[in-house]
Amino acid sequence: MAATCEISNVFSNYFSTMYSSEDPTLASVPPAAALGADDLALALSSPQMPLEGTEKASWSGEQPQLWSKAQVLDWISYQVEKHKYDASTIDLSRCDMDGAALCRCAPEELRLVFGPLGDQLYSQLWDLTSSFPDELSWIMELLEKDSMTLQEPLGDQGPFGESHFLEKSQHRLNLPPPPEQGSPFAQEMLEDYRQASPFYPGSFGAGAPSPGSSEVSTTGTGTSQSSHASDSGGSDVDLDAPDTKLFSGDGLPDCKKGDLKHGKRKRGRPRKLSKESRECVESKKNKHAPRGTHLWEFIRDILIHPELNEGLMKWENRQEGVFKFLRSEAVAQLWGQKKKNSSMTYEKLSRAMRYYYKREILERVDGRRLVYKFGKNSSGWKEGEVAGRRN
DNA sequence: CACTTCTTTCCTGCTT
DNA sequence: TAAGCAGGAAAGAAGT
Repeated sequence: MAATCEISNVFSNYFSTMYSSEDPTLASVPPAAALGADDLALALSSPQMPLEGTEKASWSGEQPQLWSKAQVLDWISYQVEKHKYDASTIDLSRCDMDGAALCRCAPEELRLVFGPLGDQLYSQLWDLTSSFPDELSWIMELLEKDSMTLQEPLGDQGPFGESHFLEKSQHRLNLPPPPEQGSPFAQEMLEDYRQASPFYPGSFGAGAPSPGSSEVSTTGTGTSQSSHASDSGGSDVDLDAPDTKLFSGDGLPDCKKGDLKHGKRKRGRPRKLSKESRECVESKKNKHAPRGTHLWEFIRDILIHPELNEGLMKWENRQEGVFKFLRSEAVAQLWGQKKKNSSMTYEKLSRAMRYYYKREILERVDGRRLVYKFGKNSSGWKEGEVAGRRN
């Protein structure tokens, strides 16, 4: 049970932070043009000061790991200017890297390229990466690495005591943290999570759905928790509450189960929000939020961390990729949280799973309830592959 | 903007 | 009888 709560919290945290609001103004920043190596010197010699005034840098608001070369350059330029560093001492030929490459740099490497500025860069980079939630796999990997600390009693702080969470963030560069304290962004993430997660202690009252119970809210109940789980895409968590509340009156044009004036409801997915509402919401969000993991990847990621998913799913035959849902509704709820859909149920999730048969991502396992098998078009679940992914 | 992909939602009928 | 499965149909959301 404890382990089950933990995994739920882990996922909740991930899901909540993954979609945590980002500064919408960032989206308006024009993408940095692709720069060639020849442009490096120019860029460094005439750096912009992106954080002045209302202007935002091309790199701000994006995960450092996802920065393009140009964004990396922008960021370096900014740091050079900020620290009044003599750019002429920088080995420009070694600045030609994207965010992922930058993040892989050890402090020594940065020092080698940027001299004394390297430490500053490393520190700043760490702060930036700490502020962004990443993919499930990342969290899961970290959790696995830190499984010893995860197995500690939850205590009063919950599964992610703040310091613990921040410690995990520090691993993102596979490097030790800089001497300073944790990122303030991470603190915000934690706050978001606290307010948002139904699994976070205290977030919900006595009626909070326990991941250990099957008392999960579904479409039909219509009496979901504190937030109005208004629609298929309604915000189960409260991250978007200020937005959705704006439209709680008449902004939800479509019907749900209870809205059957003439007997049967129309087929298909109900409309989420009116166009106006959606535009209003989108104006507050990133225009192109990443699509994120697919359902089968989500399932796979739970499965490949057996020590963490205890109670949710289990392998029936790891070699053949056969697995079973142990607490189907809890998994569905987690999936729903990831998709910000409080009305997700196992029934719906399983429909999506069945579509994978056609694409051979899953294979049928006849005669066994809640049992599925990975197909030839799935990947990343075999022991060899998992080991590879972790190295 | 049309198209595609990946779901999401609902449904009917069947099986366990 | 309930829960789960199978798969059609239609639609939403986001990417191309």
